[in-house]
Amino acid sequence: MRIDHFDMPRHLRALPMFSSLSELEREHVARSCRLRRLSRSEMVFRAGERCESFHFVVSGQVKLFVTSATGFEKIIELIGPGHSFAEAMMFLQKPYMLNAQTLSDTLLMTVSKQAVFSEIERDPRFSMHMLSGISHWLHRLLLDVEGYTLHSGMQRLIGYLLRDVELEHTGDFGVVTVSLPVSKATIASRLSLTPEYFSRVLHQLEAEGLIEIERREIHILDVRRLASYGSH
Amino acid sequence: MRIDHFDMPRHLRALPMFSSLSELEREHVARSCRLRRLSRSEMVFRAGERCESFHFVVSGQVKLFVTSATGFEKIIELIGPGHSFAEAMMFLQKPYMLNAQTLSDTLLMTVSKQAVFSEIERDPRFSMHMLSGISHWLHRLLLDVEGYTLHSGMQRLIGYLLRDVELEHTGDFGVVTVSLPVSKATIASRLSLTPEYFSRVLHQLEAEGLIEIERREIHILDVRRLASYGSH
DNA sequence: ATTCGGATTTGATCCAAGTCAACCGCGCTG
DNA sequence: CAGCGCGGTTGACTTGGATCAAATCCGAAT
Repeated sequence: MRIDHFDMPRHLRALPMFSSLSELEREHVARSCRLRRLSRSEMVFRAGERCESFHFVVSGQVKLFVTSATGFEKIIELIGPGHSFAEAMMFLQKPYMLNAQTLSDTLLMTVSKQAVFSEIERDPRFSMHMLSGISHWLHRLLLDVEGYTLHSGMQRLIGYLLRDVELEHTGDFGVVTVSLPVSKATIASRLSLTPEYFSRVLHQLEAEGLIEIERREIHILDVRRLASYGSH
Repeated sequence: MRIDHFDMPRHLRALPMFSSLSELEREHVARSCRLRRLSRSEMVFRAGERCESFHFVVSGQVKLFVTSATGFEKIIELIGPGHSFAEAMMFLQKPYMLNAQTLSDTLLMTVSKQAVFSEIERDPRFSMHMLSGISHWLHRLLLDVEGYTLHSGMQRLIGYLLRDVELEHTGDFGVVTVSLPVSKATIASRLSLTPEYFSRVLHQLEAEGLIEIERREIHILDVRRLASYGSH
């Protein structure tokens, strides 16, 4: 446990948000942080609870999701190692409006609202990082809205497969492999598709010779052709 | 023109973002502001352009929208008097990813990125207001994603009609009137419905005796019943 | 008033995606 | 090694909402 505490400043440095701070300042912030070991399927927070901190995934996976009145669950975002979430919630004077739950055993760092606010008070560069971080969230959400309203299910799936693939790599003919970090049903919810439809669309791409499906590894056989396939 | 410049600090005070500043500070910020008179259908900015400022509607209406490859237009948000937009764009080191266009003659105040950044440098309270403002945008966008994925077109329309209606007012049996600030087709796009389907759904509500349609005035005959109608 | 053009409504038809239900395949465990 | 049980696939059918095509309506300009 002591060694965990010792490691916190190092983990903090991995976040752009805290990157501009000095070692000493990070040591200070680290004192307001808590490291949590969560096992699979534990709730990090629930909609309706008061927000007193934001979080940062050291290892593992967390899903952010909302539920409808009828119990249907929609995943807003999947958070993997090195990424933080719920920063914006600290600045809304409202309770959480979504749920966060681990998808696997997860090491989570929790930074208190208190520490963030006092860092804002003291360091404009920190404010800028925070503004930039939240703006990136806004950007992602805007892309999602665009996807849901302008693109078909097929296009959203292709977009997901290609999200990390640099178009530069298209030159070489090497097969790019994407490994899904979570179950297909989970990805489907993230993309707002039913698991059934997700499966159908994925296999349609395989039938077209664009990808190969091997458990959770998706081999993209022709990046360029896949990218253009969505636009008819 | 001179009188316009004189009024700028007064307009600035109307924004929560600048409310904590002193008169003198507002005078200073006002010097980095520009007042623009735009006529109907003028572009404020286009996707792809560099972002050098954010904007604030004094009077008129502005639509934020994205367009698909096939030219289809989806309205992300409608901005009315007293509201600002594109704050978050200043903190992304990316060009605009959406378009802004006036829907009527509009008086627009433009605040330079420069002024915002130097105010952040000097005043943590300003940073907090900025963070809060952007977080509210995030919140709104999250509600939209929720709407698009969890609610039907009917539910989204009802949600729109009731967005400003306090549930408290439900006690009295007075008719609440909502006046649409723009054309029905525009609202339809905002809600991600076709104009045709929007019309059908609206008239279905009228047939159920829940509302009355009179041009752009929608009279809500029974707020409570309308609110519950969406949930079957 | 009369005409024009945009905004809205209505009708008929189509389709992407959801629903319901059965089935498969595999890793795990008793 | 039989039997779960979960994740994934497949088939058959349904449906919310889109599309295409005509009417209307209605304010503004002649």
